[in-house]
Amino acid sequence: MDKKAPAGNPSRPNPLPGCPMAAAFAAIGGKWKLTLLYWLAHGETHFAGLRRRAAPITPKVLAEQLRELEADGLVERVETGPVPAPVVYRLTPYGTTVLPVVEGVRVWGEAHLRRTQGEASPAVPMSCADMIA
Amino acid sequence: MDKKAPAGNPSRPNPLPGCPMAAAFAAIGGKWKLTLLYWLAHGETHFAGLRRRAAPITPKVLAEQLRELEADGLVERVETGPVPAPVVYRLTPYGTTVLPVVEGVRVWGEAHLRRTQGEASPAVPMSCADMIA
DNA sequence: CTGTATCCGTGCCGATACTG
DNA sequence: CAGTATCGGCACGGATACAG
Repeated sequence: MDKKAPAGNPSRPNPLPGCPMAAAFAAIGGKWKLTLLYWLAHGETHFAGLRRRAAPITPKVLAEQLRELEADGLVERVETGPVPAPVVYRLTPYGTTVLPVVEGVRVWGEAHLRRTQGEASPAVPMSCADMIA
Repeated sequence: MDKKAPAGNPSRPNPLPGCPMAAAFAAIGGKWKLTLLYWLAHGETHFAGLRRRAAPITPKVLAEQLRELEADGLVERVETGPVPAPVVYRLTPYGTTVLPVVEGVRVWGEAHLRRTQGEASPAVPMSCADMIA
């Protein structure tokens, strides 16, 4: 029974074995993963915290994505309390290595946003803000 | 405004309006888009060239992704000949702005590959190689 | 050579409800 | 609070064949 998978049990299989792009995509290509990593870069949070930040994500999908990120060694799940179990999610040291990528995507996305929508975008309309650790 | 930037006809709608991540993902989040941009960074190619490079992509999907990249102003389609129509695809100036992101993803993907598979990956097994312009 | 048409499988994601 | 269960849908991506 697979309990934890430190970098030997990738959540998603690489469709193109040996291709760096595909490998990266398998790890951080989920719809919400970059956003989750982005918010986790701000500091550890718990489940509900991520739920609030990460827009209209549903608990099921959030749990899935978190478990995949965990399986890829990017995110660490820490149980801080015994009973009410305020679990805390945080980036692993390895997880911090993706932050430049996350930031790169975010910055480019911002520029792209301004390009496509011009000035039509207010500041932080939904949930994603700017800044990064 | 912009001389030839479509930039008003995004191929994929942004599911989270105003979110840079989502915007970026809508533009370059396609399964093959990063790979295509990567190869296009090596120089202009034609349809068949991309087909060969981009692994087992099917013509339909290739055409789709290319049209989306074109709609987002990242890729330019140039017809070089009249009849046999050797069309050439190339990055637009704006398209080159994503190259850092592409490279970042690729580099991280390589590291991730080595992390997950150790030394089990031969050199360029399928189609993706290394290097970039 | 450069695509398009048609059909289809399934992976990804979502809503709601329920449990420790 | 932190998740899991179940169900479903739809879009994304794919295969094959055909056309300009």
